[in-house]
Amino acid sequence: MEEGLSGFCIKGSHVRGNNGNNNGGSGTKCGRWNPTTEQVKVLTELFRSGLRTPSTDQIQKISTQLSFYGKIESKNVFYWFQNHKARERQKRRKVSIDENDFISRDNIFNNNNKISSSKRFFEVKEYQSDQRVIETLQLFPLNSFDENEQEKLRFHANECRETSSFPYTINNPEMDHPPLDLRLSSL
Amino acid sequence: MEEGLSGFCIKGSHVRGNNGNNNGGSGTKCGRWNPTTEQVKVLTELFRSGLRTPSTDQIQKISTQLSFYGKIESKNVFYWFQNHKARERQKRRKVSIDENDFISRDNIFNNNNKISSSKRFFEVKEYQSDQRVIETLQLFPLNSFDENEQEKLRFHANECRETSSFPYTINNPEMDHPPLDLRLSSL
DNA sequence: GCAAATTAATGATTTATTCAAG
DNA sequence: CTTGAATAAATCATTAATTTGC
Repeated sequence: MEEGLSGFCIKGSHVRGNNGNNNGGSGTKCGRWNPTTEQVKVLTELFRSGLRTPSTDQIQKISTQLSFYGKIESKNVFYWFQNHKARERQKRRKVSIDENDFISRDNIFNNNNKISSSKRFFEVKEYQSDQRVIETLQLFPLNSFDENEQEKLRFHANECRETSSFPYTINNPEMDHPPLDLRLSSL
Repeated sequence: MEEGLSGFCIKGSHVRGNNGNNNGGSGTKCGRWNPTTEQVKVLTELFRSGLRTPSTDQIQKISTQLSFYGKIESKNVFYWFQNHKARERQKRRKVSIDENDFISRDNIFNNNNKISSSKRFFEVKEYQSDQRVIETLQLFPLNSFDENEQEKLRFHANECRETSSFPYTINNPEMDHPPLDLRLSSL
């Protein structure tokens, strides 16, 4: 998919002139943006101040100002924030060994008692609210459910399947679904 | 706080149903549903497949099948979808509108901080040569172009040439410290 | 000390989502 | 149902660090 790269900068010419901290030495390698320490410093500061996804205008301004420290383009600013944001998140996930993603996703369970009208069928029997238990994280490999699990799932899905005729009952606005044949592997 | 090492289910009493499959193994938190990774995976997959508001029947089937992976009730499935749907939407909104907390602090923006950058300006992809079309997108959705396009925000445009319209050695020995004001409030 | 070789960072692209408008 | 907007995740690719043999 490199078609669009037609007019592309010829590689080579690694001038590495970028010692110290400025890049504008006029060496000008066209390879890719190489931020100066000042630029990085400012960008980092902005990020720390809360900026995450700067608007076009902001990018423009930032770029313009940072250009004082050396060559830079708006796209560089855009990419910098994208990457930085993503990598910070990634880093943080790493630290927590993650797997907490789904946990946090359901923390709000208590707050949502607004299911008032949605009482549907399952009477909320003693629903011990709160009692947030931050269990230590899983200890098994993160990707433990690649195929094995899917196999397993299929296996049991089959078992359960016959008991279900799955009548599309009312209240089914978006029933463009397979009969809940939870076998993802068959999708 | 948790750690009632001596099995402590506050209310419920059901012992962690999380059978051997996983989920912390010793979870035993009876407080609330703690989905196993397999459960989350399946639910997410269903969601991704388009399911948003499962019907009662669907919920039951899902619940039944997922119970293989651990304790789960229909209400959990119901809530999961409700929450997941809401949070996805919320996330989308958040990001779209801004996602940055700085707005709340300083909304000294010129005009719009909502545009969130429409086309993000550089999407420039030019296919040179014969049949290829030069798909140059707009560079700036908004007016403003005081300075000529020194930057122009062309994507791959920056030829390898010395694009440094900025030698850095600006004739201004005194200007060691450019008057940059990159505080968010000034963007 | 110095480059070639190797590794770690991180800039730049591509891909896959989600929601919502048409 | 289809398509557009707008990312975030995943990935690719190049540059800077560093290691290593002389």
